[in-house]
Amino acid sequence: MEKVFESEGTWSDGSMRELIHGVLHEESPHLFVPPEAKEAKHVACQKSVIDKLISSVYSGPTIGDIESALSMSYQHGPCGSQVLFSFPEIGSGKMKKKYTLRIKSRGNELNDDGFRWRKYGQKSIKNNPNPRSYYRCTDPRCNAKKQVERSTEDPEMLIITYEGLHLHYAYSNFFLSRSKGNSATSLHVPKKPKVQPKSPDARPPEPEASTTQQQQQQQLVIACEKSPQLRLLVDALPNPVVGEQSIQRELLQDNVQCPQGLLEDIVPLLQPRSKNQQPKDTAQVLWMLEDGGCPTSLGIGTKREERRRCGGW
DNA sequence: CGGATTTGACCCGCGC
DNA sequence: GCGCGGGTCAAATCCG
Repeated sequence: MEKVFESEGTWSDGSMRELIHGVLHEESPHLFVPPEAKEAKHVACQKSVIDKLISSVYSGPTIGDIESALSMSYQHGPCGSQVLFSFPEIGSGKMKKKYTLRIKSRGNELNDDGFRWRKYGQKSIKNNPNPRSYYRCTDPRCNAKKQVERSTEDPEMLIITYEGLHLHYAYSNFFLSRSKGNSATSLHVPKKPKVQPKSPDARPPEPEASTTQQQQQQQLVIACEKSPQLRLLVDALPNPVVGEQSIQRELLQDNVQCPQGLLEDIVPLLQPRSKNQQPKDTAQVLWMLEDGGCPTSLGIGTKREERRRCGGW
């Protein structure tokens, strides 16, 4: 099944404006594939189109915005990886920008952008008969919000305004067998396999990951259980199945080999500053590592919301 | 029963 | 300071 859509994305300050037409495929609900890319033979062409589309539906700043707001480097040392963060003053400026998408969908609502949202309010807006709905990312660590309203001119047109940044990946990025529909905050800890009752029509077992890969994932799960901060980082990382240079794998190795190493060292940087030092919108965690340069998810937390969140860090 | 949604009340920023 | 409009809260309600 396909849903035809067109979207127009705009930063609140007008710094970017794109008009995109495409088709949403049910098989890959988080990936928008325009008709031309569907037919394209050239991967590069397809990738650029997809990148463009992803950037158009991505609920956050562009990589340029991120880079300008976040000074970060990723280095390799004898003891493993180093991730250096610095925290700019985020309370004012770019990180507060909103991104507005205008999506015309011939299907029903095109609300699946790869993240899970919880509606927390609805308000009728002046000069608009259609109410505006307010959504917040279901991830308690995440500060991403969005507003959805129907256009006054075209009832089929959805105006979606994204604000804030995700502190995690979209649910289309699974890691460690994250189950579909489950909270992306939870690492899936593999349980002991059930003894399957033999039946004539029993399917052959699913292909398993290599032993090394399984061991690494197990180790990472254990390490994540010991260190919530590591888990947070891992959660925020891209899918590890990107090759031997997987950052997650490197993090894993580093953490295993150097349990008191840098990941633990950077944790204080990721914790909120003291109340006196904290600007209104202090970044709690900013993370941007993506294979291929696609923007990924960042998070911002306000003091108020920080108070509301359970336990915090 | 727990999580999601609804909805009226409240808060806050902004313009006058 | 006041009123208006947008955004958020939280209790009630719904729903699987």
